[in-house]
Amino acid sequence: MSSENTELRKAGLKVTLPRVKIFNILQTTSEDHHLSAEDVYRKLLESGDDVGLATVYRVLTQFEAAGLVLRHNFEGGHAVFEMAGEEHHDHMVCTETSKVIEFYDSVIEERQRAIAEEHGYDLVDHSLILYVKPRKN
Amino acid sequence: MSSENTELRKAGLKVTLPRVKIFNILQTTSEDHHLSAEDVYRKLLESGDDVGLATVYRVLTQFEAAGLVLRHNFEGGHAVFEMAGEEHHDHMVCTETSKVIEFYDSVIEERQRAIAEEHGYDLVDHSLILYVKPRKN
DNA sequence: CTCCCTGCAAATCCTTTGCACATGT
DNA sequence: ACATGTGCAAAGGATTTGCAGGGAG
Repeated sequence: MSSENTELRKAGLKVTLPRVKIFNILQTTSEDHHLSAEDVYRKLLESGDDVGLATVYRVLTQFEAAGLVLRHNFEGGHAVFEMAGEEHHDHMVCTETSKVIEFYDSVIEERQRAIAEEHGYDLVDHSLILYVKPRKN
Repeated sequence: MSSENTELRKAGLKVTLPRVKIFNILQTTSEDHHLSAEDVYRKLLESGDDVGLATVYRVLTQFEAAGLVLRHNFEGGHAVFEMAGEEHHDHMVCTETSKVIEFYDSVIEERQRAIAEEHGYDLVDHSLILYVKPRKN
C-alpha cells in the first residue's frame, strides 16, 4: 500500500480513486510541479481515468485545507498547485519562458518577520514572486 | 485644467469624462487607496455618474498599460488598483481586518536583485505580500 | 467629420454548488 | 448500512468583448 493512503487517512479523507490518482499526479509530475486544476484534469484523462473537473477542484481544495498541497495565484486568472514539501520556498517566474524556479533566502525571510513585527503584527504567511528575464550581457 | 488631462493625453488617451472621473477617484481616495473595479464603479454611481462597469474595467486596464496605475492580485478572486506613485513599495495585508499597509525595505529589495542574478536572470518586477495578524502579547 | 470611446448585454474564464447516484469502511 | 465522495450540469463571480450609438479633436 503506497504511502499516500496513510497521508489521506491522516487528513481524514477516505481513500478514493480520484484522490489517490490526483495525489500521485502531484507527486510524480517532476518537470514543472506547478499544475493548474486543468493540468491535473488533463493528465487524468490522458491516463484514461474518468474524473470530473469539479472533483479535481474539490480534491485540490481539500488537499490544501489538509496542508498537503499549496495553492499559488501567480499571474491571476488561474491558480496553480504544488505538493507541500517540507521546506518553504518562494518562486521566480521567467517572463519570457514562464519557467518557474524555486528559491529560499533566509535574509528575506527574517526581514519579513521583522517588518511585520515593527508594525505590531505577527507574520502569518507571505507570497513572494520575482518576475525575471534571462540576463543578456 | 487639472493636471490629469495632461497625464491622460501623455498616455495617448482622449480626455473623456469617465477617464477623468476614474483618475480622480483613484487619486482622492486616501483612506485605503486600493480599490477594486467594483469599488470604483460604486463610487462613480454615488457621485451620480452614469458609467458602465465594463468601462471601469477598460479604463483601469488602459491606465495600467499606460503605467498610471498598478494592479494587484491580493487574495485572489478580484484585483485591486492603486495610483502608481513615484516610489515603489510592497504590501502587508491583515488577515483579520483586511487592512492594507505599505512598506519598503531596501534589504529585501537588494536581496531580490541579487537572487535573480545568482540564477542568471535580471529582475523585471516582483510581488511581495505579507499576510499578518495583530500581535497578541 | 472621423476615430476613439462608451453603455449595454452577452460571452468567457475559472471555480463552486446542488443533486441523485456510487463507493469506501 | 451510512456517511462520504463523485459526476454532471447549472450557477457564480470577475473580467472581457461585440456592437451600435455618442463624443472628442
